[in-house]
Amino acid sequence: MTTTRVRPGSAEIRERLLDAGMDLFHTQSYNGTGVQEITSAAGVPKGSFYNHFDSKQGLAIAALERYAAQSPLDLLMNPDTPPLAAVRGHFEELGRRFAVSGYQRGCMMGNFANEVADRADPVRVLLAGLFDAWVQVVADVIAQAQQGGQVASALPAEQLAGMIVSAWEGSLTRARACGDAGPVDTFFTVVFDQLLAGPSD
Amino acid sequence: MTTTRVRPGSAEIRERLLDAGMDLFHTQSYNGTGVQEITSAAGVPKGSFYNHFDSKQGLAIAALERYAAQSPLDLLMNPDTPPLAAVRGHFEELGRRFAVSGYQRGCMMGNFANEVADRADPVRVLLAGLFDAWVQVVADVIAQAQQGGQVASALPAEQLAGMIVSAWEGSLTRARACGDAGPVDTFFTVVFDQLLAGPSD
Amino acid sequence: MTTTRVRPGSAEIRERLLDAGMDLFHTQSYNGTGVQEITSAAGVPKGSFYNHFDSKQGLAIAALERYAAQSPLDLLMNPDTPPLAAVRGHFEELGRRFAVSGYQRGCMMGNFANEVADRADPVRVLLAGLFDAWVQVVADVIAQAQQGGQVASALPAEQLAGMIVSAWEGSLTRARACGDAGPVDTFFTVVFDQLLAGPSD
Amino acid sequence: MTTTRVRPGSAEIRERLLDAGMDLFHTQSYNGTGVQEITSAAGVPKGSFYNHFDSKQGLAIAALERYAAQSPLDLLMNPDTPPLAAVRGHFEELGRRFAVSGYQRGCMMGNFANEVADRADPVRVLLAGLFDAWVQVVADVIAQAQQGGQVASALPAEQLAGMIVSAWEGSLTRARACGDAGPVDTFFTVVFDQLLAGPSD
DNA sequence: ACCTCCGGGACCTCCCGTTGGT
DNA sequence: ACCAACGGGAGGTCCCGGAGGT
Repeated sequence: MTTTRVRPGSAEIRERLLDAGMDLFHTQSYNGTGVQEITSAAGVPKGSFYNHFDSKQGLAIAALERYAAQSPLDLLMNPDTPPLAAVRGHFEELGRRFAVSGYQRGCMMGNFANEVADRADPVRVLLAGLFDAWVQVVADVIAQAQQGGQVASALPAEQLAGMIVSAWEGSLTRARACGDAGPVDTFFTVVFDQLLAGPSD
Repeated sequence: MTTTRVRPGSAEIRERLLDAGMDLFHTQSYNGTGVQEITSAAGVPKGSFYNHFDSKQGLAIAALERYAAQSPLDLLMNPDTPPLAAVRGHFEELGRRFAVSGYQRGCMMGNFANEVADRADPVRVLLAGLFDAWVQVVADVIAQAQQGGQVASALPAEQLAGMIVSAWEGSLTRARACGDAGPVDTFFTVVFDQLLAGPSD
Repeated sequence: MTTTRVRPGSAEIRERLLDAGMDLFHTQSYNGTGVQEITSAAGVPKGSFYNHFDSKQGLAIAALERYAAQSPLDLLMNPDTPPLAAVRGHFEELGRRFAVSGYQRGCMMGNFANEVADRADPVRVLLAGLFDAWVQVVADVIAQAQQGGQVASALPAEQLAGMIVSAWEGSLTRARACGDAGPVDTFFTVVFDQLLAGPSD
Repeated sequence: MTTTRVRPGSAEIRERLLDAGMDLFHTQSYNGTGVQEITSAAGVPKGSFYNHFDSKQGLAIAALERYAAQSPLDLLMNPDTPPLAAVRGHFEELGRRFAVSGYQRGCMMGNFANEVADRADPVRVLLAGLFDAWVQVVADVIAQAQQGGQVASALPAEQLAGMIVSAWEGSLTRARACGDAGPVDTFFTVVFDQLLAGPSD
């Protein structure tokens, strides 16, 4: 039986570049990572980069889109999970992903947000949309929890969600700076023991 | 007789370089800013840079130290201000500083935290200390408020402070991405209406 | 039943490439124009280029041949036109073609002559022949005028023709540099009021 | 005694780059010559190029300026030479310079004029001025000859001068294409036996 | 015949840190 | 102390021609 493996080039090289780019942008930074570094991490000749992406920025956008697509939003929207458990599950899953690298990486979206100076940059536009969408999904689940009477706070769900997403971003930033899980642990404690605490707490 | 006017070089040039560096690292990013760009923004011959700083990283450390020194911690530690008002005043002053640029800048500490890959990097070490110190000061003031019975939450003050600082960082990141004050407004609402709400609320 | 419509590829694609190449080589330059630029101007997949031409140089040769073939030599050789009128008509028609672009283009032959360094280059060989042929045709018509007694000058027709063609090339070069028709106007005045002036002038 | 030779760098490297650039732009073309090629012809490290010129275009401008400055205009303006002899001397000197390379080079000004597409390009602006100035000087000398009664033609000196400069440009272009002196010889014959012929010819 | 993808090499430009004469 | 000049190396991008499956 012959293998069904496609021609080595084609989509596979693009994939390797995307993987390498995500890894490097994530660990280092956008401006701190060169195209050459990406191609050599991907084991791809440098000249091939532009067969697959328009530019380094094009790779950044693809990386960001994939990053967002890989976010465990399914845990958040699963109808079989109680709303608060869904929120906790979502962030715990995220937390696990960052823990494995010893908090050497921050959130890729946060990384990019802090590196792109030009307001009209396509990356910035994309980021704004990704953040909004994320907050919105979190807000929906929190609203369910509020309707179910599981959350004491009467603040609008959008605000609670916005605060939580911001705090998550900042926790990762701080965890990265100090190299330990402290800020992330604090995030969970404060969010679930106070912000989203139930009526009888 | 010697004139008392300082030699134009010496300390003044260093100062101009530091100002320019702070501005550019802040607005753009560390990796996205070149030494040349800094010297020419400072109106200083490019070759002079290394008379005043060991390296670009040396400037980064100096910029970060000054940034932290300029933080309105005095508003936080003023014994004449009630503790909750002090916390609010501190962050409102920070907020004003970012608002003037239309949220084109993030917190410089957050910027650096996301750009420095190497765990042993002196910048990273410095950052960890700066964040810890900040959280500690905020925690002290919150502890006072708790002792004064102005805060309902029984969570340790360190945790509340950590959450607040994280949330502040993340709010700026998100505000930068979307270009408006929304996330920062949310920060204030949630922090003061819920996290640090008084017993009768 | 087979459709009579030509396959979109084949000769038509070659034609589009040739058109685009002529336009770009003409307006920009040979070395300043990339194969990619040509294919994308032609609306043809980039990889298809080499199905139709051996190399960029191959296209250059084809473009030059077509350029020469499109020269209004018919105006020059028309037996129904008096010789001097034929010469004037020929250059006036050329002048019109350059005027429409505001003298943004030079003579393609001149362009190539100035860009090809290697003496043995096929393009150079082709150019020498094209220039010679052109001069020869002009010389023939001038010789007729001389035989008809319409030209006072006793200089050999080949020399007058060579001078005229040279002057034409140089006029276009200068018109391009200064962006107006001045040098071309001067060409007509001097050529027809002096070089090819009649006996009684 | 110690040599007065300056530090090897400084102006000397700039000079070597300028020489190499003039040679290569002249022989090949602007677009066909790379910065790398220039630095390696000059025996200068590649990274040093931008210490001496803002850009490749900056070198082009410097090269053009020097080229124009090296033109034997002194032969044209020498008050001790009869005007027609001065014109002849000027172009003969130019002719000698091109003959030594076997007409492998065209006039550098003509080269650039045919390669620069953008009308607002600083190179184009410079070229227009250089051509105008050259024509003007030639016209002045021809006017003197006309006043001295040495030229039969009553055409304005500016027109004769423009025609001559154009014809010179074109002659070099054609000489380059065919690799021999024919077009240049023709130039001299026609210009001095007819265009600038004396009254009794 | 077609054309997607390939890829070594070169494009122009700028990087950051250093050297060495003033 | 100053700073013009230095320079190896890399920045992101594009070059031209070819390989090879459809």
